Amino acid sequence: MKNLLSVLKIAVPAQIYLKDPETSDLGKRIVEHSILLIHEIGFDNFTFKKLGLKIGSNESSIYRYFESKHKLLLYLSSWYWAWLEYQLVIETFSISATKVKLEKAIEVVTKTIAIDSDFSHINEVILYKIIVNESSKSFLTKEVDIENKEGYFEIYKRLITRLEKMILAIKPNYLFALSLASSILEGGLHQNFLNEHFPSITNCKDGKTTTSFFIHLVENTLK
Amino acid sequence: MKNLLSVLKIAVPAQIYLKDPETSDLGKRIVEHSILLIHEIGFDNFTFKKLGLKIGSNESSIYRYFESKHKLLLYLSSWYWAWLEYQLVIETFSISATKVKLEKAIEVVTKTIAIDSDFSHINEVILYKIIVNESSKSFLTKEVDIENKEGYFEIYKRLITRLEKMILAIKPNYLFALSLASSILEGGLHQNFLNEHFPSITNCKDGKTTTSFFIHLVENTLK
DNA sequence: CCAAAATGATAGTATTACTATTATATTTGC
DNA sequence: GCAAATATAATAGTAATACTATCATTTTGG
Repeated sequence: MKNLLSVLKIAVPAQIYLKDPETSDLGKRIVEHSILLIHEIGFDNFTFKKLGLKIGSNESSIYRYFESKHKLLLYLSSWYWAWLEYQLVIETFSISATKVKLEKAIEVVTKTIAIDSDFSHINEVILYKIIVNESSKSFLTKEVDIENKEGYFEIYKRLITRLEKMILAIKPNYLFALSLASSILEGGLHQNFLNEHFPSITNCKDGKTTTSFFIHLVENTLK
Repeated sequence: MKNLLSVLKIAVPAQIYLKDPETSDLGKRIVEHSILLIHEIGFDNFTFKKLGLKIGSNESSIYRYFESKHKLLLYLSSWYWAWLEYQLVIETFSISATKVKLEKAIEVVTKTIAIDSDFSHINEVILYKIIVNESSKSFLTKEVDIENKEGYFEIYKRLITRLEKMILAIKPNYLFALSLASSILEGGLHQNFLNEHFPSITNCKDGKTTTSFFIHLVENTLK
């Protein structure tokens, strides 16, 4: 996996950025340290000025890569979904038994990311925490419909349709495959959010994982 | 229901406001029109200055009721959860069959609110839209743990434990009753959000309701 | 090595999210 | 019915935000 990613590049929709941050040292530092800084102070308190200070660069230079901090969040989200899609494909590709395949898929998309694959400047463990705590803000805006039309959420939607296909492979006449898929993905994030901030309203803790909750849920639903 | 609510008052944790908006005409207008304005321009673009303009009052007067617009969102969210809890209790109270009871509960918490009960200045149809589109922002903050300790989310958590009890009444040894309850509540909002903004990744549309998706899901899970 | 591209420095703007102060209404308690 | 208390309004002010614009300097690729 590590080897393969060293020749592949995570592709984020080009409309999201002004200049591809992967094409320069500064760009990579922007992305790398934005993840650390957002994790540290939260997206709402994060500014390009503070980031510039942190990386010894200038606010105006960061604006050459991203139009706004909102676009940067869209970038980080898309990057994560693309990375996750890659994990999903790799890990399930060779599995032919539909049930085992879906189980593996659920595991990939609902588990807490705890190991940084270390193939790039991006720390996936910290990025995952941002996804859990902040990513909803990328679509909870008044501009969501315009941005959706412009293709900013393509990877996310593709991920869900991949899950959908695996669900339908098990039960072709199930009427809610898309809803189940989106529930697994967002619900997985949400249970991990609850585990961190509202442990009194989740059971996904103390050895009982979010993954096992969803595997049980889906298995029974598709029976 | 209408009759009962005319003698009852929806109780929101007092820490959320500086002065109870229910105790004055201005307070009620603040709440009433904040709902309309947030719906109109979105929470991110909403300011007390704009609200003041809309209700012919002054920014500084609004600050006497709410410390910040974030607190106002917490107020609106709590109000909604309290209202929903009331609906839940009323509608399920007299049902003794555990399965029917839970089915009714799922219906109450996942259905799209389309009728304003009209017992107060609060328009529940519009408020529901705000809950779907904005309420996550009330807990997706760096201050969530502090605010949770201060009791700002009590009603929300109580709602979930009510659902949990109904789940356990059907299957006492089910290990994920809290997670299932929180998934129904948040998942219900999310499916309705998708229906509005990302219809390509949900099946909860065209006559197939969010409620029927969750009833089927839960029934199979607890079988 | 020169031109073009990238980055940095500085300044400026409208808006936001408030706080503080003072003035004016309105209510109420005696 | 009037003074005192309370509520509301008006105005001003502040630090920070989320940018844009301009110009200077550095880096780099042919």
